[in-house]
Amino acid sequence: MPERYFAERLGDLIELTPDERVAIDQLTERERMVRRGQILLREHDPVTELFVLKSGMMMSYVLLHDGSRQILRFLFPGDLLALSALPYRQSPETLTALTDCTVCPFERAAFTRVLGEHPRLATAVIVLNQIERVALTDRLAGLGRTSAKARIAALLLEIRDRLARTNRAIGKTFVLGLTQEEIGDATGLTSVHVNRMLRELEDEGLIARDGGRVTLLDERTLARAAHYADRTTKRDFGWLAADT
Amino acid sequence: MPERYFAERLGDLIELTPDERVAIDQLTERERMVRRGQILLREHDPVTELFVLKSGMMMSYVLLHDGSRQILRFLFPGDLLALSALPYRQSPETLTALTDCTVCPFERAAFTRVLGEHPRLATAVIVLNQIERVALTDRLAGLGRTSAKARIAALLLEIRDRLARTNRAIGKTFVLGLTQEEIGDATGLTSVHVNRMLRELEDEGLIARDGGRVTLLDERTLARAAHYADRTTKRDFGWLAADT
DNA sequence: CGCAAATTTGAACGTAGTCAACAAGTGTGG
DNA sequence: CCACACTTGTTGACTACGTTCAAATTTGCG
Repeated sequence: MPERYFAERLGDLIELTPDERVAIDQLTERERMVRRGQILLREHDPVTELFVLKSGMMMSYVLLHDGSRQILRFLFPGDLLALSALPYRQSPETLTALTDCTVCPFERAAFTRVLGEHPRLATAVIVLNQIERVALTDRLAGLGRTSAKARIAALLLEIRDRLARTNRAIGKTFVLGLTQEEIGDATGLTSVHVNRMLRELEDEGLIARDGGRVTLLDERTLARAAHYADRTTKRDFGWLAADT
Repeated sequence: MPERYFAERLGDLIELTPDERVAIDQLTERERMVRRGQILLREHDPVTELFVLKSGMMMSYVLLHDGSRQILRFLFPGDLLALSALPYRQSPETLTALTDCTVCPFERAAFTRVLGEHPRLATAVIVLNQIERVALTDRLAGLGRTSAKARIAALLLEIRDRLARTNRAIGKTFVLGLTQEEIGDATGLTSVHVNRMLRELEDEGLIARDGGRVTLLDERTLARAAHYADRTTKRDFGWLAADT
């Protein structure tokens, strides 16, 4: 029951009024299952629906002309899906389920109507967008300026941190839920090289692996290797709430 | 006078009412010069002010621990600056002027107040965020999955297109206004390799260079080499306005 | 004009990619 | 319940794209 989805995410930013709470609940009242491996939305498909991810893990990616894939983002409960479809006729990216998922679909017009009626929610969505934007620029800097090993270390830390946000049981050990090819498509590497780097991280005693389970043995060193910039502890929404 | 700044950018999305127009004008009534090379906002500095870029060209970048730099974005008239500072105590990125610039500074609380009073503007800002987000993910895919030459071709096309949006005089020839080191910091390459790739593009007859001026001789081939995904022609805001 | 910054080129090096073969899982149908 | 097919993971040998280091040349500016 403590799946932290959209309302809870917004609730991190501002204290929701009962009215706002109701509006969000109505918006997200419908539910839909998406099976592992299933595509929720395909690149270039027309979109008029948005979603909130309620449970499970998804990813978004684009395909380049030569068939190679770049994974843009991993998605976790509470994330808004397909927002980037707002300004475009066609989706710029594909959304796929990495595990069985539940999503809450709603019309984009319903979304903008709720934002129009509840301006504080609109501001909160803008703030959430910015958090996501910074996550994207951190990855951009990683791809542009760090080594293969650093990118993989960063990915391990990022996934663990995001899993831990919805599942307090997760500590140093977790199930990645990604193939090495997917890790490569996220980090701009080949699966072969991902394999070598994972092995090196293991040989150096920074991680342990067992099937799909990963254990972070030395987070300090791992974070340094990843050039990991911790953003979560430097957030500040107090000034937003004070605005009420 | 036809500097297309913030109000005009929003005006692309929705027909602004006189009220909305006044609110934006009041928000951006102050002006400030930023000289070429000057830093408007430094990474880790506390921020309470946002800006609209009114004239000139700026860039945002982050520095990694080893001193290397990743340029995240080039900024043109009408762009909102320092928005990413909304959720954080400290700026996650540095803003620098590439040419002499004018910016309109305002308090972030004033910004959220205007959005609260004019919900349609808030929605428009969300839509602008998404356009920027897609631009970022396109660059992410470029860094992760394309060759050095492709990234440079993409950068040339992108800068030209953005310059052309505020300056109708710009066609195939334009002043890049970037050093080769800056091109490298934007594309994740070294300045040495940037130089070689520019030379190759020139030898292949795709571009011509003369001092800081670049001419695109074969845009078709260049766009193909860049894996360039044209987003501008596929935008669709009609449904937004219809909502009024 | 003179100096510092930016560009250009060459040679050697190294990180990551490619190709290939094999092993280990994983799921499916007979 | 096992056999077979298919996906995923692992390792080695070779290749290549982009980096590093260095030095010469050009450009721009005070």
